[in-house]
Amino acid sequence: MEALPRETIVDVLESRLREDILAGRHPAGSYLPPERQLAQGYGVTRTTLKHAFGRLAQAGLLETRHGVGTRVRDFARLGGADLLPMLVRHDARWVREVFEVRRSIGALIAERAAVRGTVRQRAELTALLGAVREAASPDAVQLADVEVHRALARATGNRVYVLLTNTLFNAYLPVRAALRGPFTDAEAAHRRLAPVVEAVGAGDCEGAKAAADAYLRDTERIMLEGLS
Amino acid sequence: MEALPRETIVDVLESRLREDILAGRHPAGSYLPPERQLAQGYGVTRTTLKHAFGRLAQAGLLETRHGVGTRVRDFARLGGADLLPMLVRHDARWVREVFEVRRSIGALIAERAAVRGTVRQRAELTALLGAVREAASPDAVQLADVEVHRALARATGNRVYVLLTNTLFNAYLPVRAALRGPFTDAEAAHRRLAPVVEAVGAGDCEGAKAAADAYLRDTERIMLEGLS
DNA sequence: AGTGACTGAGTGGATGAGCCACTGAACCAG
DNA sequence: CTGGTTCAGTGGCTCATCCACTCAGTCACT
Repeated sequence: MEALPRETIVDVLESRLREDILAGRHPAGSYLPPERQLAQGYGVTRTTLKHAFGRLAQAGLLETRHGVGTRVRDFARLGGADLLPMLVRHDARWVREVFEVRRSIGALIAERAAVRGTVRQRAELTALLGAVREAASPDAVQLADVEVHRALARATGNRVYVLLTNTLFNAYLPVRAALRGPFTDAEAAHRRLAPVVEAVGAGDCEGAKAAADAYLRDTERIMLEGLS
Repeated sequence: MEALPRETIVDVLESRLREDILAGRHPAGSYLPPERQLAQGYGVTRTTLKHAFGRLAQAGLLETRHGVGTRVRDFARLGGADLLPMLVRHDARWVREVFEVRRSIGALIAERAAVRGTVRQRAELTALLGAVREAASPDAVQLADVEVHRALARATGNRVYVLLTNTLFNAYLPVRAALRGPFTDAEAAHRRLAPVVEAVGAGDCEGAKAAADAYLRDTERIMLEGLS
C-alpha cells in the first residue's frame, strides 16, 4: 500500500499562507504583518510560523529580511518551475499550459533519446513499456506510464531533462486522479505508447519525435475531454 | 548597488548539510542521525537544525517522518529542476547540460513567441534589446540579456515557459561571474541577439527558431571557452 | 503456534519565554 | 545640511519542555 499522509500544523499553516498569497490576498511586493502578530492571528507559535515561512521562502514565494520584515515575492515574474505543483493545485487552468510545454519537450526528449540512448537504456524502455500493459489498475497504468517517460529522459544522457521531466510530473501527479482517462484501458495505453519506444529503440530520431508528439497529443486530448 | 548578503546560521547549516548530501556523505535512502544528535554535532539547537531541515525537505532533498527519522531522498532520480542551482554550484559539469537544454528550449520559445507574441510584447522586446546595447558594464549587459529572454518567454503566452526559463536562469545566474565572456562587449552582444528579436518581431517562426539556436550556440561557445 | 493488546524507547512535532542582531526613522549636535 | 546617536520594531536564534508518532519487543490469551 501507500505510505503517507501526515498533516502537521506546519503543513496546514503553509498551505493556508500559500493560498492567501496565490489568491492575491497578500499582493506581490507587499509586506506581511510582523511574525509575532501573524502567529497570534493564526493561533500558532512564532516558531511554528517561522517553519512555514522557511518553506515558502525556499519555494520562492517569500523573502525575509532581518530587521525589516517578510515580503511577498513577485513569483509570477521571477518564480521557477518548482512553483508549478502549487500553482496547478490552486488553479486548474495551468494544466493546459503544462501540457503544451510537456508536448514540446517530450518530443525533444524522444528525439535525443533516439540519438543517444544506450543499448541498456533501450532494453529498460522496452521492459517498462511491458509493465504498462501488465499493470493491474488504471492508477498503476498511469504510474507505469510515468516511469517510461522518466526512462526516456534518462536515455537522453542529459540529466537536466530528467529534472525537467520530474518537475512537470510533480505538477501533474498531485491532480492525476482527475486525469485518468487515457489509462483506464492498459492495452490501449500500451498501444499508444509503443510507437515511441520502438522508434527510440530503432534510433529513428525523426520518427521518435513524431511518435512522441502524437502520443502526447492523443493523451492530452483524452485527459482534457474527461476534464471538460 | 546590490542588496544582499546576510548569512544566518541556518543558511550556513543548510549549505553544509546540502554539501554533505550532494557529495554523497549521506547516501540516498539512508537515514540521517537523530535531530538531537546531529544538532549537537553541528553545535546548534535542534530548533535551528529543524529550520535547515525544513528548507532541504522543501527542496526535495530530505524526507522526514514523525517518529521514524529523516531520510535522504533519491533526488537524482526523483528531484525537480529547482535542484539545479545547488547542483550547478556543487559541480560545474552541470553547466554544460544546462546549456544544451537551454538551447533546445530557447529555440522552442523563440518559435512560439514569433507565432503568438502580441504587438505590445514585440515592442517590449525591441526596447529590452536596446537596453542591452546601452548597458554600462558587462554585468549589466548580462542582466539585460536575461531580461530579453524573460520577455521572449512571456511572449509565448504560456506561463510555464516563463517558469522554466526562470529555473534555468536560477541555475546559471549564481555562477554567472565565471561566464561573462559574451557580455564584455555590449555592441557585440546586441549584434548577436538582434536577429532573434527581429525574427520574432516579424512573426517569422522558422527564422526565429534558427536565430535563437544560432544565438544560444554562439553564446554557449564563448562562455565555455572562457571556462576552458 | 498464533493472535492481538500493551508497553517503552527512540524519534520528530510544537510550544513559549527570552535574548540577540539588524534596520530605519527620528532626533540631535556640529 | 551633514553625520552621528538613539530607540522602537522587526526577524534570528536558543533553550527547556512537553506532545505525538512509530516500531519492536513482550506477554497474556486463544
